[in-house]
Amino acid sequence: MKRPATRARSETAEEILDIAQALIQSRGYSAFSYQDIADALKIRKASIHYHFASKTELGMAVIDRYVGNFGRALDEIAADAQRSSMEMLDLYAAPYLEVARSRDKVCLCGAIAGEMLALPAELRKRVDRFFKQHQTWLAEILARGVARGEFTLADTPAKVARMMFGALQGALLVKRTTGDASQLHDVIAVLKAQVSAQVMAQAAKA
Amino acid sequence: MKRPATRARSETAEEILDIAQALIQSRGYSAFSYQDIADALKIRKASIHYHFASKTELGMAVIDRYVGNFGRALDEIAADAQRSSMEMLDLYAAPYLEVARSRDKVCLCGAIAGEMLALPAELRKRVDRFFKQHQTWLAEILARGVARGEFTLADTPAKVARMMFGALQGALLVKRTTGDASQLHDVIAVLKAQVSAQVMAQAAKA
DNA sequence: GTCTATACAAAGATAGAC
DNA sequence: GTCTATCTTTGTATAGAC
Repeated sequence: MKRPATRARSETAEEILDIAQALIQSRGYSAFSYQDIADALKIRKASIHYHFASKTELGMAVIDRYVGNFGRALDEIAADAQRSSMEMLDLYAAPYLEVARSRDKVCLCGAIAGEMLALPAELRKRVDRFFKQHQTWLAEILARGVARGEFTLADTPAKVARMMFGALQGALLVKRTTGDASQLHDVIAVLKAQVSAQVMAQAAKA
Repeated sequence: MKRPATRARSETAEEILDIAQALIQSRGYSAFSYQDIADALKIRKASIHYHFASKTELGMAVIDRYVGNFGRALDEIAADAQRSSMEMLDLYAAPYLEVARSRDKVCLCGAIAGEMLALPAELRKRVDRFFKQHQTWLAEILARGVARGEFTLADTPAKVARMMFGALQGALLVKRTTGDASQLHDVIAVLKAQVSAQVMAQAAKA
């Protein structure tokens, strides 16, 4: 599946999206305001309304861009048939490690999911799409790994994918509060070990 | 460890805590207001300030009660040495399933963790304590299971505990957005299968 | 303990000048 | 495209009557 890049936007609009995304990822959707963006960009609140008429509209644009970028990245990872399935999992986990590096961010969709009920329904649909997209992708990679003899799973690929995705999202959440970056590394290590055919065969013998 | 129950509070104060907790779990901390509570309780905003002078104070009281209740529950589960370690895990997972039943709640601390940066520092400390408490408890149960020959782990008990806790928190987050209750059931099933000595031994042979 | 009344700040949003 | 000015609503919080 080839997805088109979102159409060009003015530079200011793009900067607004950048700041809004960073704010949502670190403070949450309800807690960020046009004023925060105005301060960061050194313009007035009213100017932001020129680019994005309402906060909901801005929120949707942020998610759409985020989901689109991720979708393309996932396509790219899976495209190279030469790669081992474990390498694909590593590439998938990389952005989580990257987010975790910046002290207090979580996944954009994880942040929004946390206050879903207080939010416009349009946002919910987009986050839902993101979650399903990732879980489906992971299930496909896991199934591929099993078929190639790389992985041994304790349950169906779909269920293990659900567990893995939740574990990564949850790890970001916990990591932010405790401030301990090893949370992410540990979780990824365990997830990898648990699907690795070799490790499990050895563990079973012990 | 025996923990004392929190000291008695007026009935109204207790109702305020109930409503505040439900609101935080479903809408998030930033998005709930004294007005919401006043409406639900059919009193005026000002009356709530009599019981809890500030929103921060109310928030702390909600968390303290929540963490205290969980702490006592964990102690109780681990206290009965007759129980298998797998039973203990089942008992641990039960409240997550319960939360997931009510449509749109997540763990109170998960909800607060999602908007941590926008919140007073006192709240952060309490959520941090909650996360560490749970991960420590899980690690102890896992170690017990290994010692008794019930469990086979792919990594150290501490690391597997981190993964499990994150997976449960993340599952609640995802479940709320997708509205699909099987998310929780699937994740718990996989987590159990992955530590079960029997299942893994069989998987390794396949 | 609960009420009315009010203060004060911040939010999202719009109108219209430049 | 950005500004000033303004509107409206909502938020947390306090004072003081009952």
